[in-house]
Amino acid sequence: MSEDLTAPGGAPTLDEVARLAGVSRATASRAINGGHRVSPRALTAVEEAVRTLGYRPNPAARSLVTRRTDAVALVVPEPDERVFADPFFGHTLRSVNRVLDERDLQLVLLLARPGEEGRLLRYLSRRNIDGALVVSHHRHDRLAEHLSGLGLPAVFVGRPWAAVQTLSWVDTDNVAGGRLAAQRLLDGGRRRLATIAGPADMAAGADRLAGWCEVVEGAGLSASAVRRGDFTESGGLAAGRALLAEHPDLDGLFAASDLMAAGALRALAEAGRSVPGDVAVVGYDDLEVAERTSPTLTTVRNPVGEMVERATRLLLDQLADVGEREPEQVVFPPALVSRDSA
Amino acid sequence: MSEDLTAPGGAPTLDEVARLAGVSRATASRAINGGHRVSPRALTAVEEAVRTLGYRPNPAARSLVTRRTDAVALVVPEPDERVFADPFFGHTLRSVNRVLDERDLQLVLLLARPGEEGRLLRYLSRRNIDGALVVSHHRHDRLAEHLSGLGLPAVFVGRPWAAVQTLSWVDTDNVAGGRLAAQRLLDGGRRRLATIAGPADMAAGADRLAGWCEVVEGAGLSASAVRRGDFTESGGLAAGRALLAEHPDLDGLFAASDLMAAGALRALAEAGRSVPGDVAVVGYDDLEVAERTSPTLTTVRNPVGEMVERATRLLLDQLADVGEREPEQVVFPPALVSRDSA
DNA sequence: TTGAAAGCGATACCAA
DNA sequence: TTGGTATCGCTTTCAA
Repeated sequence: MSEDLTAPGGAPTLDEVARLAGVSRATASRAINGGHRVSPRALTAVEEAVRTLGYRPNPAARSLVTRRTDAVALVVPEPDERVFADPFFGHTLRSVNRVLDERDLQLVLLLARPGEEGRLLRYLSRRNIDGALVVSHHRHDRLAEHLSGLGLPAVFVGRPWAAVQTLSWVDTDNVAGGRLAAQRLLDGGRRRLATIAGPADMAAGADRLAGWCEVVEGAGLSASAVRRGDFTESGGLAAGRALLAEHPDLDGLFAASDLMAAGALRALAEAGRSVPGDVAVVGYDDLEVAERTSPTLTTVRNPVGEMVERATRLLLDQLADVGEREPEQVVFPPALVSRDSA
Repeated sequence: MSEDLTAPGGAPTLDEVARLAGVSRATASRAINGGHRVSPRALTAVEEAVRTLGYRPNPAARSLVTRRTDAVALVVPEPDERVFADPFFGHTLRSVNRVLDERDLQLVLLLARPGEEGRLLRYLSRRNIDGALVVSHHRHDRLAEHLSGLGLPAVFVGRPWAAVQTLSWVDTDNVAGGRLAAQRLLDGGRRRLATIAGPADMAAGADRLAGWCEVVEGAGLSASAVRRGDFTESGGLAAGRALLAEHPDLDGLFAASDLMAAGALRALAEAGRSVPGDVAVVGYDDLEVAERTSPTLTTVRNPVGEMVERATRLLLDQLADVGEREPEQVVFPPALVSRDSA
């Protein structure tokens, strides 16, 4: 009776590969993981066996001994409509995925409903993943503190509020971006300025506003015309209406996201204001929407794709030499993109 | 010397829990997994030990023996801008997540670039996940065939092209939806009808068009004014322009998605047509965008949230009694939502 | 370069 | 109800 090399039921195991290749399990394992310290002869035999059997290592078994999972989490602390409707999120997803694909890592999506961070942290601490990428971080979610406490490799996209030195993060210089927007309006001769700022509990919201105020006040003008938006179009619409009601004479408007700027454009249109004739408008992000508004948006470019890709690579670096690595912070410069609205 | 109950380095293991609780590993395991066949006394002791140690089972070890991973994949065969920009996707993500959260399952996002389905299938076949949810399925991606071959529990959102009987899926009756749209325009007295259809290689695109043609031709009118769009706003804009050029006298337009309808509205505005005065417009989906266009969109409701939630529960049912379950197909009825555009 | 053997941390069978 | 033990499939010393 000839030995049956294929398991009756399940997927082929390393053992079967080894038997078919005529080597030991240890050698087969080495051959599969890089092929170091394996004779060419054995290597080919194993590769051949892997191919004919259609062998794939069992990830659980591997992970049990290596203590790696080859999975990375994308943590989104606030999974409401806003996040998914925002093109920012789509870009993020694509960029993360592009990098992970290169190394055959899997992307686990972790959405934490507000107030349920505990669940998220428990999950993270179980070490079900090798590392985490955090986006859309809010001031009070304590994620930064907890992650740095956990010792789990993590990279933030967008500067975290706390533990700024001990964490790795990637961001753009949002303060400089706010300055650029203000300067553009000033250069265009606008003097009655207003802004639709982002959420106060997000670094991007606070920083863009800070840069804006700095330049506006530096020019001897008032920076008191401020409304908060939530980065959505409808938020921008509402804020735009409110600002127009309070400051009917405004001639320059900065919205801290293109989506909000699009909403503001609608508010201006409703009110019969021409853009950029009556009011010049500057947005932020430079995502597709900026080219689709009418008029098209002059905006501050936020290099989302590059940022996220860089953040992901930073995370992979940390995973590669775990523990050894100092936290890194990378700041991308913003740039003004001129179109028709200002 | 007292015995050290906590491991020096890593996370606590079941062994330590058992020792602390004064029971065997087997009993501790039972206590943790449902607590059946465990005395109340032992149960409390184990629970107590788990708490003080902060014990979390090692998922890899567990998965090695149970042969479950407690993870399900969301498979998106086409991860380009379109998918992420589409609010449909955001709804899907949220709905899936809501259901998975209930059972502590994790969501693994699998994006297959066109032409790289092989990689995806290899991954799926490695059984790194317990089941798959497939959205945005295209005619030629062979996903349906392969999945049903793999024997991996899977549920499609949107009718698959092949293996319709042997797979589980959830869909709306898109043919009926197309009929509803056509009927609405006819009822409004429109006679020169055109449609912006969805991609021909997606079931939703084909079915909505089929229903449309059925009613339009049934009324003795021509259904030859058709342009294909890719479900995006810019696609709708282009298609709208083309249709207006070819059929300057059209008075009724059906777009197979709200996003395309929004694009078409822009094309109509450009051309100086009033809506619904000159041209009545009906969209499809009834996502937020339908309420944000001007005029607001009369549209066919596509219950994405319910569909996806149902699909996810179907998948969980399959996972619960694996193998035993017959494939199920669920079809939700569409409904016309009246607003201002038609 | 190779292979024997010792785990990794859980679950599940079976006898007690 | 309990605990001993085999087992899951792989990686990784350690000798040879």
